[in-house]
Amino acid sequence: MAFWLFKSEPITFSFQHLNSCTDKTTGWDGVRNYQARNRLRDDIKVGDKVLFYHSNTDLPGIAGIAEVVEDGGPDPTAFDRDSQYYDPKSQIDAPTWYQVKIRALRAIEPILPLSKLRESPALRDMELCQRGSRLSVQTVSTDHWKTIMELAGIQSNTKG
DNA sequence: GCCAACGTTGGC
DNA sequence: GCCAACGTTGGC
Repeated sequence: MAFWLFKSEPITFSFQHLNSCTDKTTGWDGVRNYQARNRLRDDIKVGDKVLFYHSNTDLPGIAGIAEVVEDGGPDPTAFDRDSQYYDPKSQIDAPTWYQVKIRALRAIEPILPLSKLRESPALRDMELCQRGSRLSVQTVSTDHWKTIMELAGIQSNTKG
């Protein structure tokens, strides 16, 4: 079981959007970066836990916790001519882009802001806290996860 | 709005 | 394969 951090712009898709999906579940589609793609395709597995991060907004930070409910598979939006994520290079029998499916577990309210994460010495080497950290699918160590659960006031085990 | 950091593109 | 130009990300 591993931990991850997924970024999303809340104006596009917030944790509250995820919570209102059927079964609180959605395909994490639209990722168009090869390093992130590799993680979705190869590394992220059912049962892994995800920090849902709001980026490019007034108060960037961690807005909720989700779990992976389906391993990596083809991203259907890449095949959809009407989607903004359509990519004609991606073939059904040789997909370029992948998604996993996640389900919301619980919101973090109020949001745990990036500024608070930066104040924590234990999180200094977290990927999110590095300069120029733009990857939308990031790794989270067990220690960083525990620290974040404490900062969020959540009982620290893996139940969410 | 600014701008640093990073990824992608494309000429050569 | 190099690398300059360009586009995007995303905090501030």
